[in-house]
Amino acid sequence: MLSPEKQLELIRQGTVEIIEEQELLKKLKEGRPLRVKAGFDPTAPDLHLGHSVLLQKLRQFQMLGHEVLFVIGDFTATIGDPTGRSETRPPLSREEVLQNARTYERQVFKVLLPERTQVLFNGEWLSGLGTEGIVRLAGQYTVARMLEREDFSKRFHEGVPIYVHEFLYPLLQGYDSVFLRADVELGGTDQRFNLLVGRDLQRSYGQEPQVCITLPLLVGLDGVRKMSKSYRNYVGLTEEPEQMFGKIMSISDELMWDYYLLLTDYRREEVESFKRELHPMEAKKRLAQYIVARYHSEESALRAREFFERTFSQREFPEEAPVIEVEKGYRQKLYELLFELGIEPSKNSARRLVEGGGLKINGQKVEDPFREIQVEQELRLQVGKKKFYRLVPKERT
RNA sequence: GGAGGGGUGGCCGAGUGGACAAAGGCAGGGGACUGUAAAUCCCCCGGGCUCCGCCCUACGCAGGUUCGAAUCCUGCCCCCUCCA
Repeated sequence: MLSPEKQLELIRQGTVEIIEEQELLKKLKEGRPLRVKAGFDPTAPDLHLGHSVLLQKLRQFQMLGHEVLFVIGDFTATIGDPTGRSETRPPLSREEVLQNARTYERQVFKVLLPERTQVLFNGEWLSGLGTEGIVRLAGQYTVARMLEREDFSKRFHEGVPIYVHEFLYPLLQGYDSVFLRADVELGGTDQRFNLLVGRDLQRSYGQEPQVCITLPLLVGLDGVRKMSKSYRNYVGLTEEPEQMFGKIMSISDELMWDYYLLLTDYRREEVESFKRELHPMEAKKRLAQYIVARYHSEESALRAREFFERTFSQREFPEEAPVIEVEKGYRQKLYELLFELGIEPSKNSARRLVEGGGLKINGQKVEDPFREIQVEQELRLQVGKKKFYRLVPKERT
């Protein structure tokens, strides 16, 4: 095990804030595996690179010999964290939560070490709390302190309603820390308040307060908003290598450096040198390859890169394009064909696509949607910039 | 309990009797440019019809008034604000 000072140095990298660093050092000096907690809402079943920032930090703790408590907020999800989003989320059903949780587990272990991870559902202890328990819990915190939370105070002053149950969310999440006797809790910067409530509650329950560590939020592919499924600006951890690679290549050069810092283990100085010495495109390819390798394998990362270079840099038709079999001699107007084969969602959109010049057949742009096409031999379709299909005729039997 | 404001396309948001499949913005798709970058520019963006035109479905829900309604009336549902 590394020395506590050395560990602290590593942990500090890439964090926004550690509350309190001295306490963390003290805990590290005890020389035991620390209980590091992080909570996940089981609302969105797909984990993406945004979540991975947190997962990586957790993994780092594991590598340093500590234990991760991965808390799935099945109970708290039924309340819905009021953070940020102004809308109240619809409560999830029991089955949805469990199913999401299962997909979580699958994805999480692409990063975390299973032998040092406990996956826990907070419904296990929270649902047994009872009215009495909740009242007692609520008695540990004051309204004034709740209003310290930016989101609450803002709404309070603007006259936007705050529902009483919203106060319960931070309390219950904080109670998780009490119940689990967490030493450290990690979360995005948007979780700061909730983490701190956990810290305070532990104190009122006579425990040593947890250290709270906040991590930066990853900006999504659009370069503006935080990465989130609902903004459709995310890269899912389970996406195909080629797709992952392509998505990362589409981010802006500027954003690329943030990704380097948040998603790779390169150190700041190394990233700075890439910035100076590498062509931005090369740097981006390296980043994409690195990330794909992490969630798939070195080989598939390399293949994804080669695919990208062939298809987009040299504009070759990818051999591995999906094959669509049609009966030999199949004859149809172009826009009908695109619709019938499920390539476009409606005939109108197929027509627009072709009229807009978005279709190539065997490398040739075809702009007349009414043109009839007969499939006698393989046709190679390029739809838009990124979609490729091979139409393969099948002999009638 | 009282007073008032509102529900419009994936989202935000105009529109208060015909010119409305509904301004504008965002998101999305396509094209040009390129490093499939980003930025920028152009086009498209409910569905269907060979489509410079026509048809269907749409402005919370259900009816009604009108030649004609997102717009007016009635009822219902939902949301919000303020006062008490």
